[in-house]
Amino acid sequence: MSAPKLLLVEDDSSLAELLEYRFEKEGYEVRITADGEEAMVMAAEDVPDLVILDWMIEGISGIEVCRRLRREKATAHVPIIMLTAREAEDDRVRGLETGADDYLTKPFSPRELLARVSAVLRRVRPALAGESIEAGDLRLDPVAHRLERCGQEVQVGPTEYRLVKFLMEHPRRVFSRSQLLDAVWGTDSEIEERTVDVHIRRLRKSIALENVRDPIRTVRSAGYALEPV
Amino acid sequence: MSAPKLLLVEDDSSLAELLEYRFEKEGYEVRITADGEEAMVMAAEDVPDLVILDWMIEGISGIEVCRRLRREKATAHVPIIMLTAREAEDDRVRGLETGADDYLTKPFSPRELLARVSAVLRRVRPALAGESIEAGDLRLDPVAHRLERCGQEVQVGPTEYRLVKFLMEHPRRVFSRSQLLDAVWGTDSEIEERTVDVHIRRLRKSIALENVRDPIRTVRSAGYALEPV
DNA sequence: ACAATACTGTCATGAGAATGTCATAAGGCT
DNA sequence: AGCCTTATGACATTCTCATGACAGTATTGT
Repeated sequence: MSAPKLLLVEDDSSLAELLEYRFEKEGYEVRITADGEEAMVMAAEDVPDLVILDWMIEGISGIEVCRRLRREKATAHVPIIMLTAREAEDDRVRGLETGADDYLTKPFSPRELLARVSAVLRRVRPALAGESIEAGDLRLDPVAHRLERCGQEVQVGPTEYRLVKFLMEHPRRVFSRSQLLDAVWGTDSEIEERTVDVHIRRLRKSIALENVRDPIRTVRSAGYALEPV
Repeated sequence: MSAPKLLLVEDDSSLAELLEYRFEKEGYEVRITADGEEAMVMAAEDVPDLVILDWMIEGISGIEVCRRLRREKATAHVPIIMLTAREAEDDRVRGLETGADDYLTKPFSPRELLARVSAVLRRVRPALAGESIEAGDLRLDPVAHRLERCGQEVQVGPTEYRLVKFLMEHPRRVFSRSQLLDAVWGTDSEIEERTVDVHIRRLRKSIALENVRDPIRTVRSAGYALEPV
């Protein structure tokens, strides 16, 4: 199971290094920047699984980064944990209202941050924490690399596996073909958008059962979504 | 739009009443109990959208309630926010590790709790947290790409979808056909203005229901507007 | 190392849905 | 009434998606 990707936006370099060390030890993949603008670029290039964002950073402010991340379609749903030196409740509330998912006041212990990161990830992407995910009558066990439909194991190819995993992690949401290419094939893939159709079909075929309706919804001129029953 | 259902487990009755008042004012549906066992029963009877759980309550402890909620299939994925008087980091970490989604230390302001509740719900049930657009008995969920009338899903084509979305984003305002062409078809479209009429008709037909009046108002020699009921 | 097998990406084709336009009917307004 | 605007049904065209085939590439097992 691929390591959860964190993006740490923090301009206190000693803190950043400490956190990098701790998180990498826990099996996370960490990228660091001290600059807000650069953070946006990095997030766009390779969408992280979670962003840890210092309120006070160089360039654009943390809260502005938060807002912009929310505005971009690709990063709109990436969870964000804000860090701040301020105690003021107003700031906390404002951070949450801007779209942060959680909030930690400095000084904090790395252990608490780790716990919060893992709590947020568990909620948002259970598969990253090794938990199996369910969507309707589908169940995916990331550790065993197995997919079940109605309790029965189903064989799918590697690409179909990644595809169904991604869709199951975001049930009901419609993804365009290019979003799916980014998420499943990687940001720099130069693959025909139509190829997505083919893999969707292969996936449908693999998980098809008699008298059970197809859980994959085609949204004309928009993309595909997984609809748990 | 169904109100998000909260279950508040808190044995300080004055705090409970205060929170009930604030949450109901915000449009939540709140149920309250001071007892852990009873909380389990209430949660099983009618699964809430979110649980606010005091660490120190009568009967079984908060953390035990948390664990049991996680164990029951029906409530395993209901987000939980824990409240506690303790400052100790150990407790915070333990709470998160037990499966709480968030954690607040007393004393806290109701406003911050509101913000956190809404942050958690936003992630879990986007349609509940204002990510969907509502206009009268119409509701549009842009993430799932769905349109509902009176709670019932309605099928519309891509153009009608964009059209109704635009109208719902600006309720009551009258738009000329050329404004609608710009907004829905794009600035450089070279399409007959009369075509708008046809799509308005198709939209009306799609969202029509027995005994419910048409929410689209024709403004003679001016254009169309959406009139929420 | 080699062969058998599985997987991938692309394309051509056909079915079906959505779109834009028009002709005509219906409805308002002066 | 007479003029003007909108509603409606039909229709040809254009788009979009589903599907099967295929050649090239990985992967697997021996």
